[in-house]
Amino acid sequence: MIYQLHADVCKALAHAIRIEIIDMLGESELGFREILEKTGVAKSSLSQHLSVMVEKGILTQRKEGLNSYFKLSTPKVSEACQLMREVLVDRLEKTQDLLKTL
Amino acid sequence: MIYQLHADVCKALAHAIRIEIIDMLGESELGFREILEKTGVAKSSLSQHLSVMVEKGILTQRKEGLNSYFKLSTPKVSEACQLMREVLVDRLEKTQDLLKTL
DNA sequence: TTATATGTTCACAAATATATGAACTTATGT
DNA sequence: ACATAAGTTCATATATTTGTGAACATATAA
Repeated sequence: MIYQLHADVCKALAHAIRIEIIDMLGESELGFREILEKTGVAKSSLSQHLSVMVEKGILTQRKEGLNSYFKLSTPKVSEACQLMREVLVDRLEKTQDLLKTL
Repeated sequence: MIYQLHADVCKALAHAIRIEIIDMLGESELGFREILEKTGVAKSSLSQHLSVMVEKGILTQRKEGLNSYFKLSTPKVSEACQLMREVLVDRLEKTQDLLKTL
């Protein structure tokens, strides 16, 4: 079912660490080691997060010798993330405004 | 932390029924009853799904007498969903292409 | 060959999210 | 006041996701 597949893509974004990774990838490709250091999570945990995103088509993976490199599969991923961030900011601003009226 | 809040917005989209609801809302506002009939889920379940989306700023809710009406809080929600759908379609097309080469 | 470094996979415990039905609140009609 | 209809909330059973460390596979170096 299309809604389930669509939701699965959303799920692949729905974790703080994965959002952080998408943010740090931006335009560039990064190696596993570099992402590992920047995020500070356990390597097995990172490997699992990355593999979820690869499976769902968020990232593409390239292996070179012992090393793995990751990048966004398309700039649409960044764009979608940016829009969701704006939805968040709009909401935070609204509650901020509400507080001011008190 | 911003990544957690951002992820929470994504989580609010990360369910097949909620994607379906966002799709059916589009431009228009719909009543609880109408969404209930179109989705066919249990009313308590629907109420909970809707409230998650309202809490995270995806939807806005308007109450009128006994009835509740919902709409997207901003067109950005649709746009983000559309982008994620495109990420999905791109991936499906790629596996499709891969199959053709066999 | 042996050792080492890099990621991945696995098993499993803990944390979260989801579905369900009953109870509840509130507005409206009689 | 009483009954009814519309949603919401609650408790809880189930399912899914996540984090952890150990085991594993593989490429490179000594």
